[in-house]
Amino acid sequence: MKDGPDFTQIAALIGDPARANMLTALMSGMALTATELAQEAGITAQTASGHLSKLEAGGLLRQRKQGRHRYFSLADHDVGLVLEGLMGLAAKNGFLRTRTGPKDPELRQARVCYDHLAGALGVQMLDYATAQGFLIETEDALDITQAGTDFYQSVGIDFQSLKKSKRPLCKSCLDWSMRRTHLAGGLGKAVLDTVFEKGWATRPAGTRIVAFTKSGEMAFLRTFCPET
Amino acid sequence: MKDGPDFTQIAALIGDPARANMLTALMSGMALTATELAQEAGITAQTASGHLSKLEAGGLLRQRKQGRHRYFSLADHDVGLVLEGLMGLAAKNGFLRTRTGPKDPELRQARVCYDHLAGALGVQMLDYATAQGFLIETEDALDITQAGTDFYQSVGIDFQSLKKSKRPLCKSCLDWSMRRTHLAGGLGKAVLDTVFEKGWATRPAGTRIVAFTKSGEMAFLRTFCPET
DNA sequence: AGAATGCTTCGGTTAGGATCGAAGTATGAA
DNA sequence: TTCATACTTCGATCCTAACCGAAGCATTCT
Repeated sequence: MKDGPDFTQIAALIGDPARANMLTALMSGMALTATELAQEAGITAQTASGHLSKLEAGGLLRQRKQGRHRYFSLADHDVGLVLEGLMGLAAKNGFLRTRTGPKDPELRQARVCYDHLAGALGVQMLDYATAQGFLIETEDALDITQAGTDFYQSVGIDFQSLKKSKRPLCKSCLDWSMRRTHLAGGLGKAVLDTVFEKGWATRPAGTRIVAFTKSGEMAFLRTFCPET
Repeated sequence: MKDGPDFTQIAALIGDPARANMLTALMSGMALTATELAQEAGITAQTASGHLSKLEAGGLLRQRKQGRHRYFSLADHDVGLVLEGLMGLAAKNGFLRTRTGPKDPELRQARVCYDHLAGALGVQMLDYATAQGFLIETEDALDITQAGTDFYQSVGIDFQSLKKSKRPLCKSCLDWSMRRTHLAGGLGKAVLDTVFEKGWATRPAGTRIVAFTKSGEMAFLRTFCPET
């Protein structure tokens, strides 16, 4: 390993296109598997494996084994902040910033994040749940209380099948556009499934938008954030 | 040029040891010549020249021609902030942070920055001067007013010889430890010269400390910040 | 003017590391 | 068990970019 100021090595990690693509993908806050990240970066799994080891050794990523998958996510919020800072510098110097297309507002409002609901509605739901004491957010975990279990069961979530899966029930997921967390994990997926089953929203092909109908959004809020 | 997220290129610029050494040297806020930066990075002038072009093209550095010298400094405060962020990440992950020796407090109080006074006393002096309307700080320049000229002449600064030099009379210099600016340029040098001539301070060999005596510090403040 | 200094451009060398193919381990599914 | 999937390790290739020597401008000093 070359010597030099310590932060150089961090910057060098970010400075490789393949690794930067991975980090960008993870900025959404969702945990991704090694294979997914490889696709995201346009490289083979072997190469990705090497990159991911380096990123983890450099303290930029956290890894969680889950069955035969390895889920990666940004190590902490500070990593995201530094990446944002770099993006800010890049934006200043004539590099085109991520252009805000016309569908951006919809993406901000509600979108699919892996398999759960992100965007303003997702954040609002988690805010409500923590305020009510249904969920408790700690440093790097999200736990459900008895009251929470009762509540979600009462609105039709099937905890029996959720518990069979080895997937964590609750996980918090950092929402980049809002810099806030929303609900992920098995419960997060179950909620999004409900949204589609009830016909509250549709999913336009080719996008990550969750297009709520007017009445669907009302029903969603009445169900998952009743006292708001 | 490789493609990839725009910020990748910025990170790659920082991720080279030689360039990182240059940036580290510039974190002190002082403008350095290409040759000085080459020495700082331990490379030849030719190589340094190439690096500096890239850093400037990437928007990380600003360049100012001055006679046959080329002075480089960080492009703006945001660059410094991003570098600090990277250093913070590095520090978290077991990399040793810049050790704070016992002489650190003295360095913070008053030190030589190239040829002028930096540290708390330097910052305080510029604060006073701008508050009194002696100096006017703009985006990337520092101008002296008539009142300022009168004031500094009244305390014994010789403007005749200063004007003969082609060196800019006033320059603001970013102070890293304080994230504030202090006075550089010909006037800044003249002030520091005065400090040593009057015997207000000595300069311990091998360090950048400006060691004021108790009475010297009083005299300095009485002279350059009389109403504080 | 000539000499010296500061910096840049050009050309050729070299080393680091990103990449992939092939083969090896681990976990889950049938 | 056998097969499939997810990921890692090993080995070899190849390409980028850092680097320096030499030579060429530009500025300043004498």
